[in-house]
Amino acid sequence: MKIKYELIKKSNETKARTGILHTNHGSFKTPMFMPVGTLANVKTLTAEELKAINCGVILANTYHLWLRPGENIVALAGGLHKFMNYDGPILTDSGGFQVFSLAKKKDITEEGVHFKSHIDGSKLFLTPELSIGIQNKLDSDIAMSFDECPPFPVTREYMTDSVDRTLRWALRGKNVHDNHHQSLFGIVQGGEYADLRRYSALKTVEIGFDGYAIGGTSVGEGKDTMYNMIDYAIDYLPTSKVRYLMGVGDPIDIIEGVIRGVDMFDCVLPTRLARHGNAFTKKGKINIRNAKYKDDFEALDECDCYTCKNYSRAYIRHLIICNETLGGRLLSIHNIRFLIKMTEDIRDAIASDNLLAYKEKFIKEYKNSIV
RNA sequence: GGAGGGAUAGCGAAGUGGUUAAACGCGGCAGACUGUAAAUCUGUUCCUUCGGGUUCGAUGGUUCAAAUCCAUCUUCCUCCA
Repeated sequence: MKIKYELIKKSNETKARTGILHTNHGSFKTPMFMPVGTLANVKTLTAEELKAINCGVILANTYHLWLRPGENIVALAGGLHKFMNYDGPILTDSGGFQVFSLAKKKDITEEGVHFKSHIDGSKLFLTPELSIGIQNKLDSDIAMSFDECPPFPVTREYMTDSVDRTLRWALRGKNVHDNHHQSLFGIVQGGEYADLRRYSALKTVEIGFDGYAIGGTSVGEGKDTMYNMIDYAIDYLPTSKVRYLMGVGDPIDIIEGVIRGVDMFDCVLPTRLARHGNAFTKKGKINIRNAKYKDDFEALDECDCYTCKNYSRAYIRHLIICNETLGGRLLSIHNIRFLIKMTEDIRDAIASDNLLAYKEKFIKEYKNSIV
């Protein structure tokens, strides 16, 4: 069975909407935030802990799992869900972003991308067919098209070629996609160019996918530019399909994305910040390493997560300062829960047509407070 | 009692006449992080009214110039009695 997006309610004050995405591994409400679990694990967390956080779907990575342990091992295990002991929905990213982020020397051709392994420097060649083939074997619920994620900024000429190439790659991927219970998403590119975003959206929809992503975001373009990137494309995506903004996870960006009509987000931010000693709180992001938390025995935030119910700032600070793994774990649990809870509140706000008021209140508290 | 080796910024440790307010590491204090080559990276860490001031166990000396050379003292470590 392919996924099915069920639209529940459209906001009457913004482009936001609530919905439910039905998958073979359960349904989840949207808007939703997806924690990133690149190597078939959300760093430091177990499947049980992710469940307890109430996260609806997680993301894993094609490129990384291709290299280690290899898609055949995952297939032998019975697919990604069994391999990693996670029975909820899983989305796999195509590896397009890895070509952008870790290959300093890459050769992008019509056929695919030549680049070097980040592990041993060996020569690799990734194509749309290969990426989709790997994802078929990984057996995630949602596969992503293999796209080119250009850096920012890039000339209009380059972006024009890139958008067309990504479209051809999307079609090639769709043509070889062979997993009847895995869905496939197309990715809209086009950088900061309004007409190219529109074109990319229209053409991607023309090919036809089970859901649509907006990519090429969060590559250093700045917030306003990123919001524009959404605006330029979103109206050309069908309301009957789910929309996913790739790589975005700053709390305020999530609200701005939802207001613009986005249903799904993913980001390494909550887990990476956690391992680096930072916590999201309603009153802004805090760095738990700061000396002022030395004897602060309060919870991180007013929050229902395991961490906040059981541990103090002073204790977590101590763990982080001492480089104890538990510190990063506890902060990861909290940070993910913070974003998941945020999407729960956002859904409620959409349901009661209070999203703009929610946004105003959230931003006011988040930005203007000194914790 | 004798012989030898040390004493450098919060700690460890380079430096052995000028380019040294003094490498580097740790610790401390802050910052960054947006489809994870990130439990990583960056800045800062004697005082300052930012002009400068005071440092390398202590005191005295040699020199234009000393953490660096000399003398004495204090103190620590190792070995021999």
